[in-house]
Amino acid sequence: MIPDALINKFASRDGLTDEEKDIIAGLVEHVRTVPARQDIIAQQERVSSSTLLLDGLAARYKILSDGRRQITSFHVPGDFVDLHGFLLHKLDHGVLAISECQLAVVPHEPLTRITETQPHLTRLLWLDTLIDAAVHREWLVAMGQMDALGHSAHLLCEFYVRLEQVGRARDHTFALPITQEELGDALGVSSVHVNRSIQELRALGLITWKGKTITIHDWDRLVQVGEFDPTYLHRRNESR
Amino acid sequence: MIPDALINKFASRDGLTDEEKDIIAGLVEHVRTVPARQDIIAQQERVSSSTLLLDGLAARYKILSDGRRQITSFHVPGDFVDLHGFLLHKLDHGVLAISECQLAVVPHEPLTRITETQPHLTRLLWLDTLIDAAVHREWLVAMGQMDALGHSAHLLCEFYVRLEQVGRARDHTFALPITQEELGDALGVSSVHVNRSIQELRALGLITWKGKTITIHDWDRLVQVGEFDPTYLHRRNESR
DNA sequence: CGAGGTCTTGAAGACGATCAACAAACGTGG
DNA sequence: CCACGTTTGTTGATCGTCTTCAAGACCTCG
Repeated sequence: MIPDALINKFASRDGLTDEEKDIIAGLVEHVRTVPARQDIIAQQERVSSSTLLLDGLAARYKILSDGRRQITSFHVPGDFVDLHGFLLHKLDHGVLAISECQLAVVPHEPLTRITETQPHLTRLLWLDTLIDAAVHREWLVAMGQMDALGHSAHLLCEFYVRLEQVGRARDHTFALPITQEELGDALGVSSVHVNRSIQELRALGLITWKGKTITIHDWDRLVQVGEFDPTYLHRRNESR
Repeated sequence: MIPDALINKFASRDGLTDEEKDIIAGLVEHVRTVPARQDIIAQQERVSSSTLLLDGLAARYKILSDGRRQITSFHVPGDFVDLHGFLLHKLDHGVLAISECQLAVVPHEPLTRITETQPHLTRLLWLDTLIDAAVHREWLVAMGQMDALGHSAHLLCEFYVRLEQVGRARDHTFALPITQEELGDALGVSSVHVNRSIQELRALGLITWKGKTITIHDWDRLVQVGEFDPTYLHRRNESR
């Protein structure tokens, strides 16, 4: 099981030697499948391996005492859903399979070995978690300063760019197997209000969303409504 | 100039050898002072050194096209305000001195050298950025699911724990040289509404806030109002 | 084809924004 | 050390976005 999406993503941020590619491919201990709507990792769980998403859509979430849920990030193929667990040891959140997920299990021992012997690869793994944090910051901005319409537009732009980066989107069309309820938990608004925002995006002629398929009809205006600037995804290829 | 707060913070998360402490102390190239309300790093700036806060209060922020500002994190002495710049190269935000700040400049070359020769220290630096991201996630939860009262309470709890960790708070009292305007930009609400939330915390007898000094009178209830669980700050000492 | 989940719509109400005016605190220069 | 101007904090009133509750339509999958 070769984690292509991850290798390509890393290679797009910096060069990767064949040896490094082999090392990454060799990290995968085994593959497991988690059905939709089921926990990949439970909240507060101690972890001794990290999880690479090979296929499907996953989300990190946190539940408050009154049952309210906040989704703090989404993950697409090629993303580690819990690489931070390598050093934190205990996650401060749960991880959920939004659709059925194929997951590669990467034990922490070989990751430690990489930090001992592969400084460049270490920096690329570190970088991956830094981009994760950059996405969190962008969500904070959207959550704090934008209304539901803009925030929705922003999230759709982000989904498109990230999915396109790993070959899961093209021609401004992609599959997003998510409910409006889940979207609301990510945007911090009720599902009813998500519904109204999506309708408005439709009415403005910016998107169609039928079943699990989204098509963006007017990328420029969607970017404008969502004030989307992809700089925070740090896609530039640079020596790291 | 020995960056005590950083060394102590790292040591509290895992053991540090004397050699490692020396290496950290040796990272500081020079110290600079930035007056209150001035940029430490401008938005979109390319960076070739990272900045360690020795004294003062700093914040990361992002400005939207219409001038609205979102503060995405606060930094207390012992925090790197932009360690992520080491691998990202270009920050996706600006950094502001809230009060006058003493800053240690840490060039990126010695950091690269650490990643080549000091795997354990590398992991501790990485860990620092991971905790940063954990704080972002917690803010997302507070922003998305709590009202202004709870969110304010949460932030005050976080400030207390983080300041206490570096010896800048004790007996439930600490200095917070910040305006309600700035607080509003962090909480994602207007300064008027921050004012009303603070007043309510006062009326509930949970805090006093006079000038720049905050005293928490009822820690347990403040924790409850803010649903504050410090797990996300990962203060446990563990082998990393 | 039926059942449960998801989407959609309407109506009432809460939380927070905005605008505006004034009070208090701060700092700067005289 | 005081006077004065500016920034910050406080309060009230009105308005808008989003929530909640509820009911019905649609759709997907066994």
